[in-house]
Amino acid sequence: MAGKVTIDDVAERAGVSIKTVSRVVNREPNVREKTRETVQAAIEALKYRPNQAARGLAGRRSYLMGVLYDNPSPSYLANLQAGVLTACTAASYGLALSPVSHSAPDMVDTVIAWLKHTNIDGAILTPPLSDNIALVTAIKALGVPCVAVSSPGPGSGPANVPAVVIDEEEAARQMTVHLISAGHKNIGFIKGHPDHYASSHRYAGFKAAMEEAGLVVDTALVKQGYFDFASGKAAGELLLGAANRPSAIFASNDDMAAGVMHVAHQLKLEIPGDLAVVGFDDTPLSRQIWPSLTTIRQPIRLIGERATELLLQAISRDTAATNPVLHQLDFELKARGSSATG
Amino acid sequence: MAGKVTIDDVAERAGVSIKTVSRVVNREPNVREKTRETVQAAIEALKYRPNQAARGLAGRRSYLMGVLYDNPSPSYLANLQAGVLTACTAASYGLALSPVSHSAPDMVDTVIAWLKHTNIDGAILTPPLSDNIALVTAIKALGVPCVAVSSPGPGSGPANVPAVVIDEEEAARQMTVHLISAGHKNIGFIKGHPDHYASSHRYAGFKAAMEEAGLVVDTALVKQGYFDFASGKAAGELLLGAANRPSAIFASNDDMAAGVMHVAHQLKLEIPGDLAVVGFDDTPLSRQIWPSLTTIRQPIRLIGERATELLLQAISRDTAATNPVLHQLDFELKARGSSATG
DNA sequence: CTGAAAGCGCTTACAG
DNA sequence: CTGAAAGCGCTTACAG
Repeated sequence: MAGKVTIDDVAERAGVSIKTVSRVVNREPNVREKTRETVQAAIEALKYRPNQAARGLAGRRSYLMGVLYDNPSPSYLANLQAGVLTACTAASYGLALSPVSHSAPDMVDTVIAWLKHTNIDGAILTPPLSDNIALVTAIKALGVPCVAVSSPGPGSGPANVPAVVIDEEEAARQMTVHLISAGHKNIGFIKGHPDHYASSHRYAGFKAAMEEAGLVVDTALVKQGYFDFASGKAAGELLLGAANRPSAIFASNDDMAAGVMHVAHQLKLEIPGDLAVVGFDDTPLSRQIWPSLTTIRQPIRLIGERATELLLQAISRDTAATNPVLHQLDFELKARGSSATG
Repeated sequence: MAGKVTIDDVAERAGVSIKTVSRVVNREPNVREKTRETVQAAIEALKYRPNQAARGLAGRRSYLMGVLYDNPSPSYLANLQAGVLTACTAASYGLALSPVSHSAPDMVDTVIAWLKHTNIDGAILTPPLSDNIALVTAIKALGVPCVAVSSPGPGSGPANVPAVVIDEEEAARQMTVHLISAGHKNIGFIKGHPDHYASSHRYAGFKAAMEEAGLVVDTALVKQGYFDFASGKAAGELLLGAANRPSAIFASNDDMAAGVMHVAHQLKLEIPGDLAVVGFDDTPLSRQIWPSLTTIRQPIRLIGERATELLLQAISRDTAATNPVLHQLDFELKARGSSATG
């Protein structure tokens, strides 16, 4: 049933050895241009597709890219995955998914065992796994190339890996400026999960904008959240029940912003009239909630694609140690109803 | 770096041939209990894990389960995938994802080519792909076992495959009864995408409940939607702008219900006071929107797990033709604020 | 109930 | 620039 065209068929038709076909398929050097064309023609005529199992067995690798994640939002996962899949498919690579419980006591061992057993060629780490020094260090020690899709923490220890990200701090700064420009001075802030470096970057951006505008950050209006709806709601209750009620709240992601809006609705506060709310991530929710939420769009899909391409390069160069470069992509501030001015 | 323990190591330690180890690993019959135990002990002591590439090459299969989808909601995909992954991992199977554009002219050929090339052992079809007769027929002709995760259409043609589902019609019936019990008589309905069989089942359930209650279905209050936010919004505008404005609207999924709520908010209609709104799917959105949305919860994750197990059984029995049985799982009506009575 | 042989379709390491 | 040989780690098909 399955495609039965093998490398031998191609070799025979092209009048060369299978080794030459292999060279052409793998884009190896040292093949005469004329020969390459003949082989390529045979491949196309026969619709040859190399058998991944045979490649993997002989080549001692899996032709698999691994994506490690810990309970991300569904849309984050779906978008990232779509980008990774695009790049993998283009390179005849497969995708292996690995849900990881970040807080499990033997998490690092479990991941390493999985990496060994599946023989993954490269790993993409999502937050907060990418922010876990012990994990990243162990993966690097294993010799598996990896890329983070989140902003790195301070310093540059052994856990530094290349990262594909947006400038989280700058994005948060611009969002805060957006609120300040609309006349808000008393702005509440809900921090993200402390295990994510992104949380501190976003908070830093908020503080920077406030200071630039000569406004004081009232720490009573800064609450700790955990990137989920419930924590946003809890923080919203604290902020909106306070004596010094803010006129705007910047939640570090959309789910928490939705929690704040929930509370505001319960308190019969008009959004944005009585309270402006902004988030971060541009999840589908942000467009469907009422009023629609002002937020920051990250090109998650593109991030997944780029991260995969970096890994593919590292693999082909056989450079287990990819350079810990920061690849920054553009973000976009989406101004919507929840912070409308006028 | 990677695990280097091979079947030969296990055979040597257990004092048997590699064939016997193979039998134990694959749970084949004809192994003395005592022998099986010895081998099992050696496997555990050595932490042996069979090499998938070698298995696949020698066995002429991929040990891969395929999931085909066409732009589903992120949470649907994430949940289904989580369930499939659970079952796959337990069986030492991998998961291969295939995004398919349902409306592409050469869609069937593309899917078949992918199935051949990847040598997928079994396929899980999500709607609306599972509702596409040409596609299902072609996959069956290829000899690849497949399972649908959506309710089948009427009749039982050649395109019938086993399905793991909830009783969509009954769920919609109960939801309608829920509205009727709250005193609603003038109920609007927004149909789902016509390419999904689920749409007609949900509509049928709505009509059945209305008839049982002796209420007439005003076809002017039945609008065509496409399962997305925008179409829900458009339908909402039509329904709420009509002379005979309904007091409740049943949208065939949550995204469309969110669209209706958006319109209601714009028109300053109170929910549920002026208008009750209910949806279907229990997406994260339904819990985070204001007011929270009454909806039907489908156990998507469990559906994915069951579907995979069915496929695994079909594969091990070497029964390409799984029986077209309907496996029904329980749904749950989640009554929330958007239809609160009192 | 158990095993020896052949081979799956490639890549590696080497030779020329 | 090209190829012949060996072997990756399993399963198949067969023999006993």
